[in-house]
Amino acid sequence: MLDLSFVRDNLELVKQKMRERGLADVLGDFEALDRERRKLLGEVESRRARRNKVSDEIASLKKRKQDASQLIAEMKPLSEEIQQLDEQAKACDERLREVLRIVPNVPHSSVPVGRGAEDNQEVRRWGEPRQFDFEPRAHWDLGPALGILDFERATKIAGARFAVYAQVGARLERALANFMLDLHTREHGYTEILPPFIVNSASLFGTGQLPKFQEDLFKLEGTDYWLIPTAEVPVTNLYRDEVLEAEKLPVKHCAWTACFRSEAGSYGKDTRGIIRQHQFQKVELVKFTVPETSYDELESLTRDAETILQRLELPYRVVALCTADLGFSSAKTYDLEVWLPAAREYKEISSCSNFEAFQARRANLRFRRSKAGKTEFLHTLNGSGLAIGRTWLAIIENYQQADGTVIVPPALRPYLDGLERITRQT
RNA sequence: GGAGAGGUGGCCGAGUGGCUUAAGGCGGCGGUUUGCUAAACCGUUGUACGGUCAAAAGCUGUACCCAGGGUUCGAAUCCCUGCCUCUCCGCCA
Repeated sequence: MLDLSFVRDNLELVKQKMRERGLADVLGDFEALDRERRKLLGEVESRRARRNKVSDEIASLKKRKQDASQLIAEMKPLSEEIQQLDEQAKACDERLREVLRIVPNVPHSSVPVGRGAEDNQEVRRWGEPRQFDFEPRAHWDLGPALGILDFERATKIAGARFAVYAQVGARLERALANFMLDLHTREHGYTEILPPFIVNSASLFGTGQLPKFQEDLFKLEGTDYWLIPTAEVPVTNLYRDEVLEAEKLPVKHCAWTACFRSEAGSYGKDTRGIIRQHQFQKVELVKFTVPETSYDELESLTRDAETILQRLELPYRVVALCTADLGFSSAKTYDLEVWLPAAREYKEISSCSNFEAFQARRANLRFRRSKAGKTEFLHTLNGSGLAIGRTWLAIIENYQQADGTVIVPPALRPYLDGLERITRQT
């Protein structure tokens, strides 16, 4: 959420930035609502001031056992007026807040201006896509052939966009989670969190999924509980309504969770394989920082995520999302895209974002520079480190051999009892 | 699921309709005393949204005692609804 007075004082800038996102009208009648709200506030507050004053007079008259009935009679219509004006002011305030709740973050000045995904800018590449002397197969062929991935039974027990991992396939998923968590906790200084996979709507509002993106989520019927679409939600909300001490920042957490997404509106997209599932696992990196370091922290968070791909020796590139492709809450985002040889393309495997104070304002995440100082909103960042299902399939595809077996990347072997090659499971 | 007890400032905790602009304490900040530290003593204390101002400071107004309604000239206080926490019982990995 943007700051009300920031929007008021920088209206043209905000409008321009929204146009760059491709959202010309998102501010609606902000100006008129803001003016109206301030007018009503003034009217209701001056009447309240009068009521408070006269109430004191009534009290002192009564204390002296004098008659206050005339003043009380005078106050009755004033109270009704206050109630009416207050209702108008509240309605106006609510409409203004509704506008603010659906206005996305202002893109950082370094974000490339663009009209769609084609305007995203490649920042760097790492690794050379392997040259195959045979036609590389997609994971949805290799996985079932190896007996480590089963779509048919997943469809039976749940439905489309689910998968069953079997035997060494299941173990590979678990190994990847441990490998990622160990790396980030031991070498990158993140402390591990295992949060609830179910959250309330206040948490989803805090990170920006609600109220606008309800249809992307699974809700538990008859409750205020939702399945998390990413660990970003519970972990960012850990310190909601708290004041952190500046010297403790940055706070860096990593968390492994399952993630659940309804994928409404993506029918027909990535329908084969495990690229786009209703349930997947992810290790998430989350940072809480002071405002002046958040862009440095975005660079290092992105590099922390890249390290996973480098250790697994998977070729990838880093892409800076343009204004049109930027997520709702984000001020700047780098996507990591891993090379998929069967499709011959780079595919998103991580998204690293700086939200500046956008989520902090929604979730009331504050810090204090000194014990006597004022509280300020901190900055939040997060990134996948990495999406485990997509890492799994990237390994299967990039390390496949002509005979259909898969070499295990050396960095992962300690997590699989030294296993060097995935062969057909029986 | 059943029974009960609660929710007050950064924290603890008083407060049964108007001398409460929320007592008192802790903590924080400033000061006095002190060779230093500690102690003692004195003062001070939150958030949000408005107004004033070129702006800041300052001044000023309103709101905030879990949330939302209601009663009343006036609500932390009385009434209703909801949420949350704790204790005990039941069920349960």
